[in-house]
Amino acid sequence: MNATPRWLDPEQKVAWDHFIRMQEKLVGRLSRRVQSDSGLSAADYVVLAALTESEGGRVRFLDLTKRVEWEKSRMSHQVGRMAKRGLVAREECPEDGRGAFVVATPEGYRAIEEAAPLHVEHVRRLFIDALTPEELDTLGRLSARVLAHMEQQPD
Amino acid sequence: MNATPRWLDPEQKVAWDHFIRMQEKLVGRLSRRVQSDSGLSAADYVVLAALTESEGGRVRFLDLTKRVEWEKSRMSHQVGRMAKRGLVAREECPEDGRGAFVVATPEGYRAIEEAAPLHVEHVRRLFIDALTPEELDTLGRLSARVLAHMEQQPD
DNA sequence: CGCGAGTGGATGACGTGTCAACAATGCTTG
DNA sequence: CAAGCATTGTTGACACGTCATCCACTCGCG
Repeated sequence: MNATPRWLDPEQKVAWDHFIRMQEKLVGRLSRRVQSDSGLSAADYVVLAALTESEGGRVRFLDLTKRVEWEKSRMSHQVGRMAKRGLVAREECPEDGRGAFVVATPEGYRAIEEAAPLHVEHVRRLFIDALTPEELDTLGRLSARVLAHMEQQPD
Repeated sequence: MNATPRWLDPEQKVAWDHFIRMQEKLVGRLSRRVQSDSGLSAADYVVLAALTESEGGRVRFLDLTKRVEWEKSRMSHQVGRMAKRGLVAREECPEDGRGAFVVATPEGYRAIEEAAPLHVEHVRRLFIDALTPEELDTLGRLSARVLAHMEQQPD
């Protein structure tokens, strides 16, 4: 169909494998942890964190999706489920008839205030503590580089 | 409930944020890409890759789960879905009445042989090309370090 | 031999993510 | 003011992952 593919050379493949496996295991463990510690899913945690970091725990729906870089449909489903459990509520927006606010309820605040310290502990234990401060800094900087690269790449 | 939490200091938080956002965006883009390029999900891809790298495209079920580090239930569901689409087949195991083999069908081979070069291209384009070879090597090495650290950590 | 423990794997329920389509409102222009 | 077009958000269908549970089979031991 097209030119012969350029496979990764061995060093590249090793680096890619390590990165992918690390990332998967880390994220997997963290989300199972936050779930069993607090009953919040990783998604719940992200949404509540974004809400409670904002004035009044109240954010316009689309702003929320941008803040966490989610698609609106994903957010809509998530907010729906969280509303059903009483963690957040939807409110109408006076100045735009289509619009909506999402608000963290007292339940929501309670839940994330309980979950956050545990979450930080696990991040520390599984990730931060694995590296020296310089290594951590390096990893952060390389991540930022990849991020920037992706942003100016189609797709 | 317990001692005051030790939050991440600013450098740590920045590094963590960059890493998490990068990883999420990268994995998200890659899996949407492989999906739209080839009709295979990321999960399909992983399973087919593991199968077709093995003698005869045939692997014992539990071996397969170990090779890709998945839980058996996840694999069972995945194999079920893939079997329904004709990408793999289940075969009984003569020497263990409980056992099962998973086999890549010709369809399965066709699918991954079509998908693989495109997948590699995207990995290259989004990730490898963002870094110099030394940086890539560093990132790989740091990932391996975190991985090793997690493995000797509870949970 | 028979019985209980462990192993290999499947299943159902449920929360999650994506895609495509839709509804409702706002905006802009003739 | 009316006709479109863009924006804001929801919905339904479906694939995916996890947890708990279950079943069939094997193996070891009395």
